[in-house]
Amino acid sequence: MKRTSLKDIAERVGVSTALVSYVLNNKKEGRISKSVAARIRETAEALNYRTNQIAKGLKTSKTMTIGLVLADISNPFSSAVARVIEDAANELQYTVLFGSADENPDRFRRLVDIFRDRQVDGLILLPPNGVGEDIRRLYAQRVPFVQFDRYYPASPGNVVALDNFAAARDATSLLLSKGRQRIGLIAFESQLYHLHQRKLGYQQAHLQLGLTPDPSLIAELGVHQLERTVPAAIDNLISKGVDGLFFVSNTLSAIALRHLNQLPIRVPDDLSVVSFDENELLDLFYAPLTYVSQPLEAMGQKALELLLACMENPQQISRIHFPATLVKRRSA
Amino acid sequence: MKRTSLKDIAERVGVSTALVSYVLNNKKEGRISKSVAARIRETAEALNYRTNQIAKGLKTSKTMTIGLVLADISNPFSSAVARVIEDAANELQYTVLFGSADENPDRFRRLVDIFRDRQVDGLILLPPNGVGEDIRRLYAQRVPFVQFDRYYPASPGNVVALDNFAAARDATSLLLSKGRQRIGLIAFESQLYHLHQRKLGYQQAHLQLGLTPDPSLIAELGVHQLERTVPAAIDNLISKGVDGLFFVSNTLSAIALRHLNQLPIRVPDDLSVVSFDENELLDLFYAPLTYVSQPLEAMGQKALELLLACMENPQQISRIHFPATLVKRRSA
DNA sequence: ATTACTTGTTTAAACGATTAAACAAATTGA
DNA sequence: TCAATTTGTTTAATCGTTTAAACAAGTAAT
Repeated sequence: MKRTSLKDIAERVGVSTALVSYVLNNKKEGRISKSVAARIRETAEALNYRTNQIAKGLKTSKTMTIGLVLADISNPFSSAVARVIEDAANELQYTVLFGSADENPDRFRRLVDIFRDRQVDGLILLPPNGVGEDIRRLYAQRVPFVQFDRYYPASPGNVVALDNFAAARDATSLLLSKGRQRIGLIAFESQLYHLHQRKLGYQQAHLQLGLTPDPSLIAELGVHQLERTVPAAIDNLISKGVDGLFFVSNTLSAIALRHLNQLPIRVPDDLSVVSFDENELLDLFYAPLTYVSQPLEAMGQKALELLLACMENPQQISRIHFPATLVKRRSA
Repeated sequence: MKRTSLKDIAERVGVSTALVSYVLNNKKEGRISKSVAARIRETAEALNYRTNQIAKGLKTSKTMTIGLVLADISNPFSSAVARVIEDAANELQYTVLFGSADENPDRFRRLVDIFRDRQVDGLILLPPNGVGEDIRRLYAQRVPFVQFDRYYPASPGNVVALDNFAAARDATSLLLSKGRQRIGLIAFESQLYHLHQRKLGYQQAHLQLGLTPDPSLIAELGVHQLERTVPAAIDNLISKGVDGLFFVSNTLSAIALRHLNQLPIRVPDDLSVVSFDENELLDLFYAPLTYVSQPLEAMGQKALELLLACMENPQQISRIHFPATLVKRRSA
């Protein structure tokens, strides 16, 4: 069954499509006769008219669609992001196209292209490693976009992210304040700026107490085979006598908890633990984990806000950093 | 910067847009002169041409987009579904529009309308309670769609789902085969067919051993305030002397595990436990949970396959039920 | 040499909307 | 009464593609 178009309504009522369009969009407010307007609205209702957004988009070059490129949808953090972005977008009558780059630069580029081919009005990006040049190009081409959670500081463009440095510093400080002396850091060898900031925060926490962080207590893992490398790193750090551990992501802590669960070592008595980001898992661990929490809803709304501003005026860009909250529970 | 259009290329090369379109779509294979075709391709490349899918979609009424309405994106099961659908769709050059109905029929209807306004080529739906009539209407209107995971058996249309009856029956049978006599069922009071099937499967497992399931061991909870009602239901069942528990969803078991974790009762010695669907949580519990696993990738691919078939020919519909796998671990 | 294909390309309508500009009729003002 | 204005509506171009049909020029066949 073909959908009804403006033309169908126009024919039925005996007017031009222009008039129908004006009525249905509440344009030319004062000038249209009440009676015709009413008849148009009635038949639109009767024929169950809904505007064809594709046609409208072609004419107006506004598709009311935004593209969301997630880093890796299998990470629960991604679905949390998806949810807040979708909510914020719907609020503003936008629909979200989405895809997951799976931390792969080629997939990232492909998704961005696909979304642009579909004329999205803007993009929200969680870019993987190695796409700094692409971000720069997007900016040069005046494509409205916002980097979310992670970003390339050397490339221009809007950013909504956590203050990762402060968050990591505070998390580490908490461990230090509990009298922990040798704090292991489980991090990624990734070049991503936000992850780097977390390492720096960890170091800063030591420095500001006049301590020198021991580099041998920092494990930097590749993204692959974490199931194997995380437990190994933990064992190694424990053999070096750590009394605290800080995980820079929920992926790491999820695997870590499974391992710690089987170890004779006791949390928090023998070992204090702090993690980044939420995860149901953290609750179930025998010592509910202390973690760094991100104000995601606020961040999502802000991202949409910046995106809309940037659609209006591509020059105007900002970088917003939100403060994290340290949720203190039993593990530290 | 305006994107380059067919017209730009046509002007540059000095031919009509029609010819450019033919070349770029590899139509009229034999008839176009090699040299012109080459020049067109070169300039397309040089000008970085990418086809405007909105315009193409308007003309061809194929947008190469499918709409995915999730039940509730905050459930990890939803993100797993999102992932497999996105993968299957990308494989076939489709892009996925998505939204979460949050188990709310109005939101569901709104999302379906929005997607249809955007002329999606088809829909994949995880419908909430109370939209059977809407499903029926979609079918009557020849909108291509596939119900995924959950469905309305009384409404016509494609279905890709688990064989929930058999899965629940087998899970319960496992508990019975371990000598458990009083098996509690933690379920939803939902009218959703797939959840109902799980209850029936639980009963069937008893019946086929000549046992009569005790109705007082079945807890049917409302979807809200599970954080409160699940622990209460567990306490109640334990007071009734259950020695086995079957949770019909991962949401239930996640909350349950947190509670069981604090109880003096030991799993599996005092209580055997089986859950539906995967969840990292299930691994971390001191007795890794035995659970019902769905072949999601295969299901996602099948869903896309049915959807495409149904776009070709809206009459042709099928209902496919996949068998579950019971992953046996320590909890039962 | 005329007809009949082939080959290579263009014309023009269409998809379903939007919107500036034109138009006709009714109303107002002087 | 006639010009000026207001009111209500239509015309027609446009967005960027696709595609059937028309066309012109060249080649082959009779």
